[in-house]
This record gives sequence, structure tokens and C-alpha cells, in this order.
Amino acid sequence: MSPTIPPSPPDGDQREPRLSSRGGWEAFLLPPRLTPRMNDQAHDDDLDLLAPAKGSADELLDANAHDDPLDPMRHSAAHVMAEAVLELFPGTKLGIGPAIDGGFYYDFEVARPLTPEDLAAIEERMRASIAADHPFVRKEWDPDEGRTFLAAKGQSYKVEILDDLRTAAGLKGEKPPVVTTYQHGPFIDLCRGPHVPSTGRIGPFRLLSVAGAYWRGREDRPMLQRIYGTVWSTQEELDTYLWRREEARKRDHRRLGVALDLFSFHDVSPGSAFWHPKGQRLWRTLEGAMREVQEARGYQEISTPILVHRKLWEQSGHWDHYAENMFRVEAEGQTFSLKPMNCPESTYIYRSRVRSYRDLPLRFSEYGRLHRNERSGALSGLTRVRHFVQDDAHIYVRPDQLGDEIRALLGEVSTTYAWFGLSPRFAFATRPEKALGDPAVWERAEGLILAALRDAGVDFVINPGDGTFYAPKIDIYIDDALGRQWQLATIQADLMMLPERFDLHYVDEEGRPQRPIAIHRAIYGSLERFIGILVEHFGGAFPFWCAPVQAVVVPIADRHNEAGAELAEVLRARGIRVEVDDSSNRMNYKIRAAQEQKIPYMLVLGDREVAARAAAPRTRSGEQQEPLGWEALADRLAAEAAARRPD
RNA sequence: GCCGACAUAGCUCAGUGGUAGAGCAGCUGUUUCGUAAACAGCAGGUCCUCGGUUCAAAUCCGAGUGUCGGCUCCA
Repeated sequence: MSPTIPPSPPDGDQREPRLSSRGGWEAFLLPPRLTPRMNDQAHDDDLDLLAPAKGSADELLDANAHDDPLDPMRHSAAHVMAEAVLELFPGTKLGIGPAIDGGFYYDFEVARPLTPEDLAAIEERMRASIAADHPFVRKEWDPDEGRTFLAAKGQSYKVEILDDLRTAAGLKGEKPPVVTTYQHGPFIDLCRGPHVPSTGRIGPFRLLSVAGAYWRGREDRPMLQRIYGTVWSTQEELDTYLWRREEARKRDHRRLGVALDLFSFHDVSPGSAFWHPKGQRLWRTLEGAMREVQEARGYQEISTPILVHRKLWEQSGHWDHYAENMFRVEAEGQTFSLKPMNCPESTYIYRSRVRSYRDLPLRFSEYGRLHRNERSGALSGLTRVRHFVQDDAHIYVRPDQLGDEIRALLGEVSTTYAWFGLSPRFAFATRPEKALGDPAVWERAEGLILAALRDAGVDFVINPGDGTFYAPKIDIYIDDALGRQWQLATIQADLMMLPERFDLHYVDEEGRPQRPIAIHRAIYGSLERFIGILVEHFGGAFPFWCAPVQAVVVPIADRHNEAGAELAEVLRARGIRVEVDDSSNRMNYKIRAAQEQKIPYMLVLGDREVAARAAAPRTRSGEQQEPLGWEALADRLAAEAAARRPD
């Protein structure tokens, strides 16, 4: 990271900064985000998008949820904020104001839209309330009285919440619930608590942003104004939190993508990246490494059309379930669509000849360009795009081969993630209530997947009922250097979607047609999204093996430029991605420039080195190494690249 | 899609109705330098687009486009 960052952040948080193996400062772990954002997109989810919108991540992540001891204080801060907003904007209706990781929010219906400028005034009122040290007073209400009270105050959303609580209790045959309010100073709110004893216990805070949020997250309900804030028990913790936010901002892939000249976005194609030469080099390196694994495992790469007639999508079910996400193209009175997934087309290749039981498993990989019409408001850098490429594959197996194949795929995951130092976490999602096909087939497939997971010796969570309607699946998550969770890989054992809808079969030993199982798998997921995650995980300092520029030759003076070019040729001949900085700048400047580009090695060439046909390597962590002969250097770098170590 | 904010040089950003600015990057020249910024000069603009108000618009108003923060971590 840039040296302008303070070498150590304020104390007060148990998560200390650590010097990474690459020598740069790792950002602190952000408070773990325990539930995925609604917008988190699993490009790799394949046919899952035909399934109901509820993602699988919730349960996996909920399993790790915990109650933060700061929650009562955070929730109390939300009340104090609501007090301030009510004072400044009389007539405001309150939505909900929960504690969240690292802070709190409150949703309001205000007469005029709130702007970031309002936050300072709200903060000021909050400080006054905290200074007044109002006690929080709990009061129990008879539900009817409580309802009357809230209705009289015009708090219709609170009334709705109360009514829902009563309805829920009624459905369960329970008595109407006791309703509680909490009051501090002039402010009283329907609330189940708990709170801190008084407002003076609320620690240092900061209001962060204002945003729109639908009431109860439903688009058919009113849009409320949400204010996010953060609050901690000490100033040091608050400073640390804000420092971390700033760190995260600095390694935002959208920012680094420009700074490192990897990619850009333009309004002529929203949601689709333009890949610059360095970004494309990174891409090809990642893709090449994956292809190597696939070739070793007997995959066969295919390529299918991007523009496909609607009748295919009618057959696959996309036209009914996914149409609004597909880009339509009209030509000569016919309707086509840009493909949002590769899978249906791979069946055409499967069916292009009669398949024998001896042909299976058939592993078709495809790096197809996919387009999905994401809503404009959902687009975000490389993580939420309209055009992307997956390291996709469809593997057709006999039922008796499923277990071995899954086991092998888990091996692919650990091989691949080790290149980046990422630790995969696994979640096994089983048959949902509404599922296609024979429950006995499901059970058998689930048993095989479970056995494969156990054989692989990995820890995993089971999410009962969380599979797609056509497939039990394994979803694979990673935590990045900022402590954020991402779903990357998915392995789905499709028992009926492709096999049934496209009427796939193979001929068994007795000459009878049988249904294969189709495994959908993607390990990076979408290359776009994976690269975005890598940029942020490494803060742009990519592992040597995949760095777009692996080394820069730094001639000390112009008279060393010629030798520099020769050295570069020697290294290029060995496949090293190397550049020569033959500008007229001073060496210090060249080194600084290379540091800022996070280039793993700077190879310094002065009189001594040129005389010895050597170069003095300097790593981006600042380590100066002994000069090394050109050939020895080339050997070493080539070996390092081949090793694909995550540093 | 919806709510809000933002859009000025390649990048980061100043500029509140009256001559379009800085730093970095770029180019040219001088410097030939030993591990994170040599010096000087030059060049660089559809102030996102379209329309409106005004004697006058980067600035005010409207529409469009794009980007950013969000859109149940549930009283």
C-alpha cells in the first residue's frame, strides 16, 4: 500500500494490522459482514437464477452470526438519531432502526428528502441528547392501548409492525404479545430493546450516509430515507473503523482498475468492462491456469453461439422464468437473445451423436460471453455487470460416477484457490420443498455428494432445502483480505433440468437409453467478478505468477538502457512479463513508479551489473537482493511463476 | 427499476452568474543520477448531453445519460 498511510492505525481494536508476506500493509479486517447484500451476485449460479430469489448464502452465514455486545448501544444510538430527526423534521414517520454490524440505521419517512448536508445538523442534536444523559425507560403496554398510542402519534409504520406481531401470535394460537416502548428524554419508540441505561452511555459515533430504502424491502411499498451511522465504545475504535473504511476505499477495484490500467467502463456500454492490455494479460493468465487444470482432467473446450433463437430459451424454460434479464435482438422478423448462460447450448453438442456409457464423463468447458440485463441501479464495477465470462463447464456423468466426479471437482477448487491463498468454505444445499423429479433420485444424489464432501475432508455446512429446484449443490465461499465473504464457485448436480428438458441420454451396457446427470461447475465464477475480488484482496499487488507486469528493468542511467533491453529479451524468452523503464528519470523515480504499479520485481542495472551481465532485484516489499546473473535470474523467475504461489 | 448525491484536463480535485484553474501524468530541453518524486518550459477543456432562464451560465431551472451510496442485519 502507499506509504502515506499511517504505519499503524489507532489502537483499540483486537484486529491488528499485519505485515503481509508481500510486505504491504494489509487493511484491517472489516467487521465481518454476516449476511450477504441483496445485491451480491453469484454469476456462477447458472440455472439457479430460475429458482426463487432467496439465496443460499443466508443460512450458511447465519450459522456464523453472533450477538455483538455493542448491539444495545448501537440500537440506542439509532433511537437518539430518530429523536434528532423528529426534532428537526416534525411529522416524520419512523420505520425501523436496528443495530447492524459496526453501527446502526434508521428508516424515516420525511417530508423532504434528506441530504448529506442534513447529517451534520442531526449529529449535533444527537450530541446534545447524549450530553443530557437521558435514561432509557422501558414501559409495557396492553396491545390495544399501545396501538392507540402509536396511531395517535401518527406512526403508521409502527402500527403496522404491531399489527403484524399480533397476527403472527394469533396464527400460532398464542396470546397477544406484550408490547414495549422505550423512552429517553422526549422520544418514545415502539421497541423490544434492550438498550443501554442512558444516552450518556453511547460512545463516539459518526453518521455515514443517507440512502433510499423500501419499507420492508418491498418495491411495492413506500421508499423511506435511511441514515446509516457507526458507533463504538471508544474514540480509538471509531477512528480505526473509519480508517478501515478509507483503506477499503483505496483498494476498491474500480479505483485500482484505473490506477493500474487494467480496465475501464464507459457509458456506451454500461455494465461491461473494457479490458486494457494489462487487464487482459491478467485475465489470460487466470484463464490459462484454469485451462491447464481442465486439460489435465480431460475437459474438452467448446464454444457456442452468443446470439440464439428464442425457441431454445423456450425449451430451456428461460423464456418463462428469466426473460426480463435477457437482451432480445430482432432480426428478419425472428426473435433472438444474447445468451445469459451456456448450459442449454452445450446439450446440442452432447446430442450431436449417440453417447455410450463408455463416453462418460464428458466434460465440456466453455468460456462463453454471457449477457444478463441487470437493472441499471444494480450495476457496480466488476462485481455486478451485464457482460461476463465464466470458467464454466458442464460435465455429463452416469449416476454411478457422480461421487467420484464431485470429489475431483472439490480437488480442483482447492488446487485453484491455493494459487491465491484463498481458503474455500463449503455449503451443501439439499432438496427444497418444491423440487423437480423423483425424491429417491434426489436422496441418492445427495448421499453421493455428502460422501464426496466427507471424503475430501473439508468442513462444510449443510443448508437443508436450499438446493435449486433441479439440483442439490455445493456453494463455495471465500473471505477476502478485508473480511468480506464472497461466493465464487458452485457445483450443481443437475438431475433433471438439462437431462429432462433436452432429453439427453446415453446407451448403457445393455443397449438401453439412460439419463445422464449434468454437473454445472464454475470455480472462479465470473472472471470479471473474480478479478474484481482479487484486485481488492491483494490491493492490486497480485501474486507474482499472475501479475500483469512481473518485473520492470530499471537502468540507472541512459548508458544502461541497451543492456536493459537485452535483459528484458532474456526474460521474455522465458515467458516473464517484463518491461524496461528507459525514461530519463532518476532511478528513485523509476522505483517509485514501479512501486505504485505494485510490480513484484524491480531489476536494477548499473555499471557493476552491466559489467557482470547481472541485475540487482528489488522486491515491491522493499527488499534489496544480491545481484544475480541474467540466466540465473530467468531460471529463478520462471520457476517462481510456475509454482503459482500466492505471493 | 426506485430514493438521494455526483459528473470540470488522461488521473485527483478547486472554481456560487462576468477572461476555465492546481497538483500529478504527458511532451520538449537540461540533468545521467545506486533503491519510493531532479530542474525548467510547453501543451492539454463539447466544464456529461440536449433544452430553458438571463445582457451574460461550468455556476440557476428542466429532461436525458452515466457513476456512486443504498433498497428488511427486521418493533
